Amino acid sequence: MQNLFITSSGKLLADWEKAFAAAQVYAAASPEFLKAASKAKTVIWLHAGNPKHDVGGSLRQILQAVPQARVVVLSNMPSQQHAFEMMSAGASGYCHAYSAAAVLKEVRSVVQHGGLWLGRELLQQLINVSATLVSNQPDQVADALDKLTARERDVAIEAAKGLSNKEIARLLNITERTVKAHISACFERLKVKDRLQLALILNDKSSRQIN
Amino acid sequence: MQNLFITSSGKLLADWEKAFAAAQVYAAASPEFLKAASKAKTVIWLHAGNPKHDVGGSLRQILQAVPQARVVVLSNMPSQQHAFEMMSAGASGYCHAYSAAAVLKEVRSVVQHGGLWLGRELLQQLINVSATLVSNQPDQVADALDKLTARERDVAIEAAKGLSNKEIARLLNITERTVKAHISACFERLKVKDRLQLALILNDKSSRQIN
DNA sequence: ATCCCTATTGTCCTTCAGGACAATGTTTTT
DNA sequence: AAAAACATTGTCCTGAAGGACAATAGGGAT
Repeated sequence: MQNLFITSSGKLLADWEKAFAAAQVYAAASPEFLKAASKAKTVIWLHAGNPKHDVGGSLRQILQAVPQARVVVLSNMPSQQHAFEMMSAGASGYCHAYSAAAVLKEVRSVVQHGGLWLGRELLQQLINVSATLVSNQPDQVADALDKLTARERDVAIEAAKGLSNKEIARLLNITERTVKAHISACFERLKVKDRLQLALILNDKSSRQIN
Repeated sequence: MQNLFITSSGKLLADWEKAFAAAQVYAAASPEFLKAASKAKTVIWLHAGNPKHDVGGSLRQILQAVPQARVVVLSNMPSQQHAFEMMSAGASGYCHAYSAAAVLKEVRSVVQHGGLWLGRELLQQLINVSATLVSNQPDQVADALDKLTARERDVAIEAAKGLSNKEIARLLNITERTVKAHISACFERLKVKDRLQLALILNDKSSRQIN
């Protein structure tokens, strides 16, 4: 059971070293590295630090040489799109390069047992976005609105346009407190956490993903 | 550090007991259970065995009483949609009720440290679905992003996904104050009044108008 | 060398969002 | 008739958003 790091600097970050004191470091996926990588129960940590570095290329090279390799991509600037590119390409994990040692140990534990790892925030984003996508309803907006009472619908539509609670109260001739009550009810019914997500759903934008 | 199970049968499955020998079992989210659940570092295992059982209701009840509770849903018949419902509703984990003891220990380890857990197959499905969502940005979005500096773009994209300033600060390794500065700059450049309108633009939803 | 832009950060402040707990009255459903 | 759902509203509270005023430092353009 060993940990191999690939980072262009050839040096381990403090938390990497703290997590895996006996880890080996390589500057590239050299033949020497690939030989070491082919040993059983090896976790490979692939540093995506330099934006010009073709991490995807390195990942493919590693997986071609060692198909069952467990590769965790460590990104200096994690993004949802990059995470999916890496995971789709066969990485077993994706997390922040500056993750604490305890987190890295957790990641190692999960992936060496065959699991997949995404950081909490990326996973939460994925869950938030996908929760509305899994439904097979053709018209998501209509379906969402159907879940609301008439008054909730009125309030939700105005909120989705960007109006404040005060503005909606004036428009609908009710108090701000009533607006808040309906808004909160909409959050519960549509399973969204705030008015921004509500707005995205009702403007039919949650189906398109930002990278 | 304790493990509490809620299962209508009142009995632990073999692997549950094997994983957590000292676990306590409850047939429902009784006041007695809620008192035990409020202790620090408790992991709650909520069995979704009986299809008629309102697991979502139990989950909400638990989280209402103990907001920081770590709840893992154990489903006899896991499904993608149910997984997202549960995770969106605030569960920290979702896995098969018949998972091996070693897996359950892994789950416990991840969630008690604040992480989220989805089983490998569900996660893989999620990754597969989401990877297809990555697409070329519509022109309007590209135009808007072109008006921003690189850092503003980074911040704007995360804000448009619904992240809070604090979350963006953690993600990009900058302070919340810096995030606010970039956000405000984005508002000025794109001539929007708040992050909701920013989100609509960057999710390409402002082109479709609610009437 | 100087200026401008960008990035980052601090302190302080007001307003708003969202939620908790509570309540009354009307309409619809059982 | 009774129960449930819906609509409305109040008081109180915390946390977040957004902005004002201020500052330093690095890099690129002039």
